[in-house]
Order: sequence, then C-alpha cells, then structure tokens
Amino acid sequence: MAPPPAPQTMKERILETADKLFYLQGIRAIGVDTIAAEIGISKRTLYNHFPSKDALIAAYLERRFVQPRASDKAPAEQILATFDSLERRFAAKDFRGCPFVNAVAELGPADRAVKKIAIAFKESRRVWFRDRLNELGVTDAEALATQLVLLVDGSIAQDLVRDDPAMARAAKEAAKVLLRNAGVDVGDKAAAKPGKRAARYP
Amino acid sequence: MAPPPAPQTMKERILETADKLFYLQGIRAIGVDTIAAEIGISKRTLYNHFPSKDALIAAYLERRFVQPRASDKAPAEQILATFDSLERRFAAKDFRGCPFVNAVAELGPADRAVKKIAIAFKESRRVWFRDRLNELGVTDAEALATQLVLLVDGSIAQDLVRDDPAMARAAKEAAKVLLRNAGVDVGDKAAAKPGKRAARYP
DNA sequence: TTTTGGTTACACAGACCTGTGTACTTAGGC
DNA sequence: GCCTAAGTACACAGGTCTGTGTAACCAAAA
Repeated sequence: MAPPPAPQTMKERILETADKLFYLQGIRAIGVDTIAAEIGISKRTLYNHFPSKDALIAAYLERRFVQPRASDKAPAEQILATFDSLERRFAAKDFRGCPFVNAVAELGPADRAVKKIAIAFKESRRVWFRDRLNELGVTDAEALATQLVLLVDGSIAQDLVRDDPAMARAAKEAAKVLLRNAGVDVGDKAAAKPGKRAARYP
Repeated sequence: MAPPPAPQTMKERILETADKLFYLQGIRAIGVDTIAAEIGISKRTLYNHFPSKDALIAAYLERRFVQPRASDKAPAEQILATFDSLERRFAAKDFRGCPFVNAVAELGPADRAVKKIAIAFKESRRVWFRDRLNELGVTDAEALATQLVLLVDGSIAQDLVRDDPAMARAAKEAAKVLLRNAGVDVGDKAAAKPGKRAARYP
C-alpha cells in the first residue's frame, strides 16, 4: 500500500512540506528554518530553490490551486457531491479551512499577489458551479452559482471555528432547496418541509 | 457633530487602537510597540494595563462580541435586514472579514482561548436567527438558522477576498428562497424564478 | 508639603525571523 | 582521475518581536 520510494524532486519535497506546515499551522507561524529542519535539509538548499519566503508562499498557493477533475456523473449529482466531499474533508482532523481565505486573512490586504490568486481560485469554483448549472438549463446560472459558493465558503468558515462536519450537510440541504427552486430535480422531495424532518444541526 | 472630548479611560483608548490595528492589519502583523506608538503612550503603560499581548488579544475579541440590539420590526424583516447591514459593511473600505474567523485563521488551532470565544460568537449569531425563526413558527428553526449563518459567513469570506458587496445581496436572495421554502412570507415573490431576473453577480 | 499612583523615557534581554556568505563534501558523468 | 552540480554546515548581519527593569516625572489627594 505504501507507494514506492517516490523519486521526488527536491523542489517538490520542499513544497510538500511547506504545504503541510503552512496550511496546518499558518504561514506566518512557520519560518523557513522550520521547513528545512522538517525535511532535514539545510536552509541554504531551500533558498537555492526559492528566492524568498514570498516566492515559496506563492508556489504553495499555486500548488493548492487544482482544478476539480472532470466527471461523467449528472451535473446535479456533481454539484451535490461537492458537499459530500466537503463533509469528508471536514471530518478529517487535518482540515483547517480554505488555504486561500486563510492566506488573505493572515497576510492582510496589502499582499496583492496572494489576493490575486485567492480571487482566481474563488472565481474558478464559481465558474465550475455555473457551468454545471448551465448544463441543467438553469435560467440565472450566474446568480445561483454565486449562492452555491456562499454555502461552500460559509460551511468552511463555520467548520473552521466549530469543527463540525455537519455544517457541510446543512449546506447541502440548503443547496438542494436553492436548486429545486431553480427547477432542478434533486430527488428526495420529502426532506424539504414536513414529514421526516432533516437531521438536526446542533 | 464631533463628540465631546470623550473622557475615555486609558484602558479603553488602548483597546480602541488595538481593535483598529488588529482588525485592519492582522493580529500577528501588529506589535505592541505599534499600538503604543499610535496612541502616543509608552509601551510600559500598555503593559501596565494588559499583562501580555495574549490578554490584549482576548480583550479585543471580547470587545467585538456585541449582541445585536433588540428591534421591534417583524422577525422576517429583521432577518433580511441582517444582509442589508452586511452589504453596507462590505461597502465600507475598512471591512476586513469576521474578526473571529480571522483570529482563528491567524492564530491557529492551538489557541484554545481564541477558538472558544469564536465559537461562542458564531453560536450566538445562530441562536439569534433561530429565535426569530421560532417567532415565525418555522418547523425546523435549528436547521434553517444554521443555513442562514452559512450564507452570512459565506458572503463575508467571499467579500474578504473579492471585495464585492454584491455577495451580501446574493446571500439575501438565497436567504429569501430558504425562508419562502420554510413557509415564511418574504414578499417579492416574483424575483425567485423567471420574469424580472435578479441582479447579476459578476 | 508630602505622598502616592499613573505615566514616561529608555535601555536591554532573549527569541525568532529572513536572507547571505563561505568553505566543505559528496555523487555522477566525462 | 577530474570536473561539475547539488547539497551541507555554520556563522552572521540586521531586523522584529515580547516582555522587563529602572529612574525620573507630574498631578492630584492627603
């Protein structure tokens, strides 16, 4: 089960470790010494691969900016599956919110480079929702896509402070209502109003 | 129009300045020297009022934890007004997200004290929504209240990175749909589906 | 007037941080 | 064997940060 020795490049080893430490403990909280020590390399080697900590931060965020892979499931399913995946990530103990939002919060509004990539990331997520909604023939896909990313980011923020994966389920239920309201069939009609009422969120 | 000289206590002056700097530039980004210099007092004085920076941070967050004042408007109106108020705050140039979420993001998961007050704050907001929903006779007020705070925090996070007050309006529209779905009358029935489609969120 | 409490000016210890300089070692390709 | 590229060890400059120690100051209360 353990993957083969992994012929990783040094740059990748650095990035991998920086990612883990930056994400889990915060960008400002981690010094380059700590990263180098964690890998067991000298600080000099790190600076031979990245000219500055800022460059390392930028590379860290760019590495986090992965496009969600294509899927052959129905668009509505894909959209809802987003929230299931979110719930799984919340449940993992190494989840610490959105790295882009955290970076903006930590580094402040002055850091234009960080803000730029954060905006790009958020917009890419919104566009992903919008494209699926267009496939479904939703009238105002732009507006609904925005509302869905609000639910995603809202549940991430809430989970960050509360450590409660149920936030993802709450977001999913809300998303269902919004989708149904836009004429999308999301099955499971009953759960909306009376009868078997949805699980409680404490 | 300018308020009278304001017989502020020294402690309050420190807190006020700490609030401004911590919130706008980040807790880690601001040193106690900076705060003292901004007021024009010596660092010694600051440490005579707060035993440590941690204590100052805690006091800063506690000061931010204000209960929303009571209102005699109808509950549904109060709920929706939340999002209007949010939009106004987004439009102000000194808005920098939720101080509690930011603090948790900045200080990391290790800081139990900060996390505790952040959780209390988030819960107080959720309870506020829930109480209004109960007044409206909504069936599952708990779940719906959670969904509404997701919209609030989602729009805050999105505005933090995008600087786009329209996020508050998007949240408000989503909130209307959720409320209507729970049987609450929020007027303005048309905006939901076809006809005059809602404003676009870029 | 004397005392007292808050304040100031200022130095400083001890950490930690980013980034650099330098000389040494090690491994592979020629 | 020799050269090159990459990494290592380690010191250090220059900065920032939190927190303390100390002596002087000033105003108001006693």
